[in-house]
Amino acid sequence: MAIEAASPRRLAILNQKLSPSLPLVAREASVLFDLTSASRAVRPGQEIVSEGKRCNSIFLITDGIAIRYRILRDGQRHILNVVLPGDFAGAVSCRFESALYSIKTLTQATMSSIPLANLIRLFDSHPRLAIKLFWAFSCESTMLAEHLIALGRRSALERVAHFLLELLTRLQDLGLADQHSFRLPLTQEMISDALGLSIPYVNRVLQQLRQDGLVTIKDRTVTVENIEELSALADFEHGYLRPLSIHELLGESA
Amino acid sequence: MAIEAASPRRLAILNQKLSPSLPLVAREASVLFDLTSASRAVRPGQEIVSEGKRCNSIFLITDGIAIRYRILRDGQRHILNVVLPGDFAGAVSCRFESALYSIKTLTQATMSSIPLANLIRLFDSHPRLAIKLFWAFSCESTMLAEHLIALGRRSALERVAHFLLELLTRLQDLGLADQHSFRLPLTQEMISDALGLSIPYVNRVLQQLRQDGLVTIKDRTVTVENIEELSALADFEHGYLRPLSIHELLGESA
DNA sequence: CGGGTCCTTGAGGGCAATCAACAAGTGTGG
DNA sequence: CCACACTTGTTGATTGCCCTCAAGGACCCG
Repeated sequence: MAIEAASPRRLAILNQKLSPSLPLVAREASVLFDLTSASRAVRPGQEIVSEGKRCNSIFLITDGIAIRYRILRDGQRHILNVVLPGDFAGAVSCRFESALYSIKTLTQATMSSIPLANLIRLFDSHPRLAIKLFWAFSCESTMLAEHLIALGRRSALERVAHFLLELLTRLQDLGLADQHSFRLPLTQEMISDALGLSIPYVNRVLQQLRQDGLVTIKDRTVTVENIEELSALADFEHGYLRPLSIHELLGESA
Repeated sequence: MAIEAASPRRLAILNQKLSPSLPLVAREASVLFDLTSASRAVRPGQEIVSEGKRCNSIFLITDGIAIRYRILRDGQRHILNVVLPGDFAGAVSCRFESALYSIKTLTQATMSSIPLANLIRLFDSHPRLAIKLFWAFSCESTMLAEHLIALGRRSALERVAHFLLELLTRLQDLGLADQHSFRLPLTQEMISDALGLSIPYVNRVLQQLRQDGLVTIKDRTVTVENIEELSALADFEHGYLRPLSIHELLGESA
């Protein structure tokens, strides 16, 4: 299968992801695609990276949704984050003897793998592009930190509200959600595994959010009826999802 | 104050930090130091980065301990991580309009600031060094992820055990702890703020760990009496703190 | 000695887990 | 077409982990 060097679809996703901070030059995008082996389609529910196995590549997801998680010794699952189109998955896993976490698709997905060696070579050949990737990774770190604060210091109600608002905002930034709603195969079990809650309690929290006219989930579609009020409830600020562009960053010193 | 380009102390710390994955060539180290403004001493309890304020530099801590945290609207504090010598602090904060988190020293500390513009320039001038920094940052991301799992799915007892073991291991890797103990101004309030627990409960958990002959904290010194048993209790694997070296990573493909 | 920080202890309560069913929807094969 | 298994959602009763509130003790330092 030939590499579709810079198909409109894939370029669009990448730019939507990176552009808030750093618009890709067209040539850079094609360089990035040259790094990848051919993209492949993946069925829903398939494991891309498996905890405990060696992993030599990172994966660029251009379409579809995945989760990154760990199964604990007692069988419990903890979901670290939701992987959306434009995200690089497995960057951390490939640094270790064996992958620390597993990654699994939730939907039909398209992804290309970037061998680690190619990624490293990129730093030599295209340093400006490397900066952009560097920044994209650090954004994931911020989301983990916010997630951490939610689990450490917020109630179940606040956590669920925060989680849904973060998903809504991220999907909106990708052009994959409209003003108030998004469509995802989001089970209550997933929410509970991401937020450290039990399934029955997530169910009750969602009922309360529905009763209060804040959120409804129906047919795999999450609708945030009242973003203002829900954000206030969750203490949600979308700032952490919107880093400055490189020009703004250097504006004062360059 | 002149820049002490590559004093033995600072070079040693940096190498100890980066070397597990990527030993610094001597010239690279001096390049890194050239990026920094003069190092300065900081008193205990001083805020290096303040949430809500603009931040144009990242900080390399060469001596001393700090914490990165957020104060929530209700006054609660959540500690995201403990910053040890060799860590780069504030890398995430400087990407945003205003810093998302605060960083404060716990002890007397020495740190140099690296203006963001210099860091970015580094990608052009010394790509190999940029890779090493990139890797160092991704390691922090892993620690956040493990922290997240602990808060999401583990009991108070397991969390405290895990937290102390992580600190012990990190300090050992820096040569700042001996086989079973380390010295830190670690209050029970800090532990509670890092793990999402209340102070009284942390107190009770520590008592139980002491009664079980696993951990004692006395005079700011934490002693892990039985590492094996404590690790089993916490389900602690130090693997996530020990990434592969670049040679091991490329061994199969280069 | 007074004030501050930190540690400790007790009583009581609430948030969320656990356990156990059952309902509802979905896909499969007989 | 229906029986069946399976997943997902829902509800109730009970339990418990951990919080909150409150007070007191230990220690350090000005």
